[in-house]
Amino acid sequence: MEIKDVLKNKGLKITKKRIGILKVLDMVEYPVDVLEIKDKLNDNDIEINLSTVYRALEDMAEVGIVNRVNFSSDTRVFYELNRNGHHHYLHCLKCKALVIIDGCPLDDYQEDLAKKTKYDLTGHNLDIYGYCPKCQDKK
Amino acid sequence: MEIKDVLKNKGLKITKKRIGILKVLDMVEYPVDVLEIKDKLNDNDIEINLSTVYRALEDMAEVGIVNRVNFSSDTRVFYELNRNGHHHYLHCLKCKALVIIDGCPLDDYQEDLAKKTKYDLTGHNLDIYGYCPKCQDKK
DNA sequence: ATTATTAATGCAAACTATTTGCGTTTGCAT
DNA sequence: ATGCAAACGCAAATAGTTTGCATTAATAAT
Repeated sequence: MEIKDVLKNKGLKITKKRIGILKVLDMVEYPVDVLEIKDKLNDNDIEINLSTVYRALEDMAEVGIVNRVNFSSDTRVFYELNRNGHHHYLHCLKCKALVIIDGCPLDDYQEDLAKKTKYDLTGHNLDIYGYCPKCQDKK
Repeated sequence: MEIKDVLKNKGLKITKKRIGILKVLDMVEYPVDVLEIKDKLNDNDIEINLSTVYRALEDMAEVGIVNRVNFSSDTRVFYELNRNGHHHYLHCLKCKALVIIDGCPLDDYQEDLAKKTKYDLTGHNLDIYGYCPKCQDKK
């Protein structure tokens, strides 16, 4: 089973809760917030405490199994599985619909910037927002 | 006095507190968080309640006098004066130093994306992070 | 397989940033 | 000068997240 290997390779213990969290993230294709993960696990009869979800995600983010995702219009932290291939999202300010933008427009730019500024740039966060076709009228 | 005109033009009442907030934002060249604004006003003998700062900034952001700025590594909301010319920041994860990046690498990109996706894109939030030259060793 | 060690978890409480309701004050049009 | 709506202060509420500590479970060593 490969989910277990991912954890083991990173030196994290294999627990039902962590496997559950990773399965949730694997099933949905969009970034999920902490409470939603807990609820989805509860729905599948896996009891888990909120702080456990927080801690597990933080630990797994630290070793690169999952990614934190921020949206400027939302104070919550979201997580997604770190599938290879970095990308960003487009989100609708009204209905919250998300669209994955494939390919990152900033890869080369960030490299140039690192050279120019002498910064060691480790990443960036981009989120583009507006109104989806359906919500454009009813603003 | 032009600060007053800015408020008046947007239909907001001219108050000492709002003028004070705008002066603080005008003096510093980087985005400031709400508590820091309150403290800076207090230092200048302007007593102001935190919730007033929150409300004033929200109101002024709504009419475009100031901009909200988010950094993915910080849960607080920051504000900056809306000087014309949109830009982004580079920030150091260790010492929190900020560098303004002039020119936005996404202007054309966002427009293309809007056409492709039929979204009405109203803006984006970009923040690039890493370690400044001084902090690179002592990670 | 059993045991010892250490990480993971649950629970309650703390914390940080922000928002809200409401009574009072102030700016500004008349 | 007066009246009305907007702005403000204060206290309490809320949302999201973090922490301390006792208990439980996973893994390594025996």
